[in-house]
Amino acid sequence: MDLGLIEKAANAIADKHRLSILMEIAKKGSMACGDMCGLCCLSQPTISHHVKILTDSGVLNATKNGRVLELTVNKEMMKQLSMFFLKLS
Amino acid sequence: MDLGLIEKAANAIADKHRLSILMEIAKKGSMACGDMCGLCCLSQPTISHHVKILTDSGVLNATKNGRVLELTVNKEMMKQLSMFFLKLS
DNA sequence: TTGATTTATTTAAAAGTTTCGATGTTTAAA
DNA sequence: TTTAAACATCGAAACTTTTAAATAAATCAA
Repeated sequence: MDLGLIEKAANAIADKHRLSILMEIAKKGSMACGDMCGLCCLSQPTISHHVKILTDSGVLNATKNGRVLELTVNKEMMKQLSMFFLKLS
Repeated sequence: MDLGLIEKAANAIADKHRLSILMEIAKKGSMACGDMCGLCCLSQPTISHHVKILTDSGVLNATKNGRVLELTVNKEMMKQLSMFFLKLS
């Protein structure tokens, strides 16, 4: 178990805006970056910054379709996190 | 599921010193605050500060025996975190 | 009671994060 | 080939976190 991975993922989730981005994408299955402006009341550069933290940490997967960045939950990472906390419980 | 709880717990874990405090307590079962000075290369006030974040967030349980603060992992919280990520996976 | 031990608090500096406006880049559409 | 749309980057301000020295508070032991 790589603790650096856990630390980075925890950091990505440890922010109310990023956590609500994650939850919204989990609910919808997938989401474009641009669809989040309404969600958070944050500017486009700020959302871009938060999305980068979420993708860099491995919490979200991103694929670019033309101009649009499509985001999904990285379920493999969610499994790893679930396992990590299960072992501590 | 209370997202505020998840956010605070994630924040507590999103620091390498606090994460290694958590792991050490998980390994040993329980630990006094003072036994961590060797672990982290941090000063006593800094450790006290980190331990407070871990206990306030519900990640660790604390009980005071005389002068000594005994710390254990809050397994109920670990279960909740595990469940949270399981649902996202 | 005095002295030592353990943890908490205060204060302040340094480092890091969040935010947005302005601007850049890439891609698609007209 | 312009124009528009989607996202990224830069730069700077505001805010938060991390850290340790100094000090306080509480408890134990002699």
